[in-house]
Order: sequence, then structure tokens, then C-alpha cells
Amino acid sequence: MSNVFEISFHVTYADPMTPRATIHDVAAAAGVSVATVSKAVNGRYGISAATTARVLDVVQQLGYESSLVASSMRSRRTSVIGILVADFEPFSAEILKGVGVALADSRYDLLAYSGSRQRETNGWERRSLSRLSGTLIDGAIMVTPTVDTTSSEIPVVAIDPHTGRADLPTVESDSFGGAMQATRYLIELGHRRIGFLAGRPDLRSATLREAGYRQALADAGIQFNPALVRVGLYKRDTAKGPAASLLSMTDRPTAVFAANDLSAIAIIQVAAELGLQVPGDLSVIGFDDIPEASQMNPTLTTIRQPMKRLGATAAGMLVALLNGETLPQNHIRLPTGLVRRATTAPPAI
Amino acid sequence: MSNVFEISFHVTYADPMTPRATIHDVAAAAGVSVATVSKAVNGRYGISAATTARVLDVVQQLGYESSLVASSMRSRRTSVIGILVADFEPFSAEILKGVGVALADSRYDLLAYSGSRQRETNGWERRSLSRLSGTLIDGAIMVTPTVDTTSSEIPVVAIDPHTGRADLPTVESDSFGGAMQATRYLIELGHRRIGFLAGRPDLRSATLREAGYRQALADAGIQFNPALVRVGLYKRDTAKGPAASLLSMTDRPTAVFAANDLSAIAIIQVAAELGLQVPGDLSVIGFDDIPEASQMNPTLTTIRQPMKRLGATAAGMLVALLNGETLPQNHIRLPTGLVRRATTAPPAI
DNA sequence: AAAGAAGTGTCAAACGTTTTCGAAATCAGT
DNA sequence: ACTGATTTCGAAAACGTTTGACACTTCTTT
Repeated sequence: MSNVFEISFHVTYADPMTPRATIHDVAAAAGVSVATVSKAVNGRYGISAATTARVLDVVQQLGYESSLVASSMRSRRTSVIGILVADFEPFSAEILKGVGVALADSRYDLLAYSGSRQRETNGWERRSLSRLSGTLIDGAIMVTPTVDTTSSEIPVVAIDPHTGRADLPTVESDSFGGAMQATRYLIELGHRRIGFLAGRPDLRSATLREAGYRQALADAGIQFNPALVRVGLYKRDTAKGPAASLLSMTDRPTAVFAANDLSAIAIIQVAAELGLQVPGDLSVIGFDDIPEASQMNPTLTTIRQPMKRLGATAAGMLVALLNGETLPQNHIRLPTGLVRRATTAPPAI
Repeated sequence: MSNVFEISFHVTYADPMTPRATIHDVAAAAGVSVATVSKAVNGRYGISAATTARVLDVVQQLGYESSLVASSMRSRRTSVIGILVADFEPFSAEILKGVGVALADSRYDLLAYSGSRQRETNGWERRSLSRLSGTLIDGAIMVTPTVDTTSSEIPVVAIDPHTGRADLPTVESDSFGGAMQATRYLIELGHRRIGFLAGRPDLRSATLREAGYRQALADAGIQFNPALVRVGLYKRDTAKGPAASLLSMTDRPTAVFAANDLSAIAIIQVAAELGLQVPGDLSVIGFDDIPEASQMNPTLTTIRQPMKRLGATAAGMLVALLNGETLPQNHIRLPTGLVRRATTAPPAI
């Protein structure tokens, strides 16, 4: 007896126990054709009120729901918007929130897709987009894409876009201006040897942040020193090595501008491991103002980027596109702002 | 001429401009059957090396990617895990992060679905689950479900589950203990009139938090007073009315325990509108420790709930289920902790 | 009473895959 | 050469839905 129980217990989860009711089941139970069921459910013209009622009764009883997959296969529109992210780190999570509220009272559902399996390889989102588009989703938002996606068959809006020809609509924040603000702030504090932990060179934001950094240095009459630049690729894991390299120099910088907050967190961690005090021995400023920035200890000085607004703006553009409207402007840039917190201080004399 | 341009410009976005290559296109271009293409792409046995190479060449050229929808239709497994959330508010966003990292080096992709359209009506996630399951996703995680979902045909794990028979695996934090901690802390500060802004009564967490609140009162010998309880439903919008009602009482409470941080934020906002100082005139403690809690001003005292870990744990359970394993324990409860911040103080005398 | 017009339901094709089965071709063994 | 085994490929069914065309009633109209 107990054996039987154990086996059935396994089966419970391994195999489908209650196959969903299909439209065929409903049709059979209601004594009509599947076509009739489909029309009744979708309120199409040509089915009598009596029949519709009977069908809907059965639908209710059987708990039938049309398969999104099957229906999207036939009729191309699904009223679902997709957002493709490499992974759900703080930056894309914030964007997701923004997209969510923007879509809350629209007629679109939201589907966020993250390809865990293959996100190492470049171009994963083009593949994902291709696999989802045309069927599952009516339009897509791509966050920090790894390729300059050429034309797809559905409208696409990019957030924090790729370098390269920007033929598709984009939303980004003022990386150049923000980077200048950050660097200038460090200079005002008295720093002269200012390191830069760069982002992903394939993203426009990263190149602009480096440009802003160099511009601010130039404005202050400080010679740009390539030895003070490392590439951290925007991710915590990938930034730790370069950060260590930067802080291990004989004449290391007294301050570092990290191209995003995750990189800033990485360099602060490395600094701690090397026995450096922040901000005593090293000032650090980040970029983004992810939620974690104000929760860490010490709290992170950074450049605030309106992430939720980036998402909401992109969502708005995409909906407009889906309505067949033409966008008043194809590229939108949102302002940034300096947030002074606890990881910056004048250099030790 | 300019008319033509304008029309084509519209069409660019409204209609598919470059229809995706289908398996038929590849087959035609390679001079083989669709069956052969499918086998070649998926590395099935029975295709010669030469043919496979030729097919893959064409695939490359045409940029073909199999449609997730179509393939999932035929072969039920997709290697995609779905997470269903009402919307992307801070709580579910944190959970999403946890699920994401837990799945990062698994063989599963992650698909987060939020039904913007119909999330008002109860049971929307059962519908969504039904629409996605069996085809698109192999398993699902449901966050704060609005129904006690009965058996589906795919494994499901619930986070912050519904009241009602808990037949499906669940992950939650210690709501009862956390609520006791919160209430006890207010009592220790000297409060006696302590209000409670309750959550969604259909969620077990909400009932347990109320139970914890009452238990802590009882332990301290304070009589429970139903007049000090309002139902805020866990959401900011829905909490503001009840919060205003609570604070407009002639003998209003000197402190309020809000069943989650969003409710706490709502009551603080209401307090400000009524001219009440926090924590001077009113102490507030929340539950969750969402990122916003430490960013607001004043920072929010709250009960920390390991949201990322909730997500990661649920993901782990789901993967185990998908591997056909039986879970060592079907219900997991994670510990909570008090986070003292700036919205709590002893009562004014 | 005949003919056209509505109204109501069904048939069958289609969406893009995967997979089973069988057919053709090649090969090995006698 | 002949048989049998093996390899390689294609035809067709199936997944669950939607939809246009069509057929059958019933109702108007003349």
C-alpha cells in the first residue's frame, strides 16, 4: 500500500495529472463544433444568444481557458508586450517596474523574458526576439542589447541602446552629462588622480560616460591618463578584476568614477579587501542610483538615472508604435542628477 | 511622392516588414524537407553530416530561429519557467531577482508574466497559468496568488501563499514571528494604543501578521481593540483610505504596525497630509524591507523579509520538482528580522 | 408561392513546429 | 546477384486555436 502511495506521489508532479480542458472538450460537452465555441468565447458575430450562453456555461464548468500559445499561433495579435533583459539585476528590475506601471491601464499584458541559458553568447536577445516575435508578443522592449538589432517584424524600442546605427527607437539617459557631473564633483572635492571603471564598450551609454569623464577632466585642465582606465563591463563579477588591478597600482587614483553602481559596489568591495578606507583612502562615485546604492554601508554617491521613467517612456513609445502612430521623436534622452552620499570625500593630503 | 513616403513610413511599424524565416523557407532554400531541417537543427539522429552542414549554412544565412510558440505546441517541454505576478511592485521585483540568480546557471529560461489587463478580477493568475501552462512553460512560481489554485498540469510553487488548503508547495517568511517582533518593539518603546493596518485577508501572510500582532498584545497584557484595525490590502492605493480613517479617530493610535511596507508608506503619507509628525506624533513600522524603505525620508523601521531568498528557494523547489524529485519539505518558512530605522520612537507623553 | 435576405452553425484550412513511420537508397555478407 | 541490414530522407499527422467560406433554416418581401 505504501508503495502505491509513493509512486502516485511521484507521478503527481512528474506527469500532468489534470490535462487542461481544450476547446474540443468544451465543444463535445456543449454538443457544438469547436468553431462555435471559439466564436462564442470571443464574442464573434453569428452565434445565437442561447448557444453562446450554453457554451459559456460549459466553459465555466470545465474551467476552460484558451491556450495563449495556440491562439497566438493562428491570429497574430496577442496583446502582450515583451521586455527582454539579460538578467534581472537592479537596473533592469527598476526599468521593469516603470514599464509595468505604464502598461497597467493599457490593454497590454507584460511578459519579461530572460534567457538564462544562453545569455553569455552575444546576440542572445536577437534570437529570443526572433523566437517570441510574430507570435507571442506584439512588440518588444530591449534593455542593454548586445547587438544593434536590425529590423524585426514587430516594433522594438531599445533602452540603453547599443552603439551602431540607431535605426530603432531608443530611450536613454544623459550619460555624457551625468558622467561630466560625476567627474566634476570629484574634481571639486580636490581629486586629481581620478580613475575610471568603464562599462560595456558596445553600449552607447558606456562610451558616452567615458567621453563625459574625459571632457570634465579636460575642462579642468587635467591631462587624461589612459593608465587610470579599466573596463569593468557594468557587472559586479566582471568588474572586480579590473578594479583590483586599478587599486593595486603603485600610484593608485584617489578617486574612481565607476560607470555604473554595480561596478562601484565591486570596487568598494575590492578596496575593503585591500584594506583601503572609503571614502578616507578612496572616493567612489557610481552611476544609476539603483535601490542598493542607498542601502549599502557607506551609502553610495552616484548619478541618478530615472530608471522607472526610462521604462515608462519606452512603454509609451511602443504602445504608440503599436497603434500605428509615428513617434514625434525617435530618440529620447532623460536627464540625470548628482546624489551626494557617503562614499566621496576630499582626498587625504 | 511625399504621400508614398508617408504611407510606407506608417507601414514600417504597423505591419511586419521582414517576415521571419520559417522552417519552410529554410527547407526550400536548402532543397530538403522541413522534417530534415528540424532534425538537423535539433541534432536528431538520421541526418547525414553533409546535409546537416548544408542546412545549418542556410539557417545561418537566413537568420532562422525556431518559433518558441510553434515548437512548444508540438513538444510540450520548453525549458522555460514562468513566474506570475500581479504587477511588478517592489516586493515581487525583489523576488524576481532572487529567482533570476537561482536560475542563472540552470538550464531554464525565465519568463515573468503580469496580466495588466485583468488583474482586478480575482483568479487572474489561474487563468494566466492555464493559458501558459501545458505549452509555454514547464513550471510556474506564483506570487501572492488570489486563489488557492487547485491542481494544474505543471508543477507550481507559491510564494506568500493563499489561505485555504495548501496542497501545493509554498515558500513564505515567518509572518507570525515577524509581526510579533514588530508589535513587541512598539510596546517596548512605550506604546499602548497600537493600530494595525492589515493586508489582504485572502493571503496567509496577512492573517498570520494579524495573529502575531494580537499575540504580542496579549503577551504584554494589552487588550485587543478591534477599533484600531483597518484593512489596507497591501497596496498603497487601497491603504490610504483605511489609513486616513485610522488617523482621523478622536483617540487615534500613537503607533501603527502596517502589514507591509507599501501600507506603511501610505500611512506615513496620510499622516503628513494630516499634519502629523512621524515619528513624533506617530510611530510607524512596516513589513518586508523593500528597497524603498531605506530610501525614503525618514527611513522606515520595518521587519526584514528575505525576499530574494524567497524567490531563490521557490526556484530551487520548482527545479527539483521538474527533475521528478520529491521535495524534502513541502512548505518552507524563512526567518524575519527587525530593522530599526527612523519612523519609530517612544510616544509623546 | 417563389425568391431573396437574414440568421446560425459547421467544415476545413491555416499558423510553424516536431516526430513517427515508411520508402528509397546504399551497403555488407553470402 | 540476392537478401537483409543500415542509413538517409520525406510525407503526414498532430499540437489547440481562429476564421473565411459555405450550407442549412427561417423570416421577409413581392
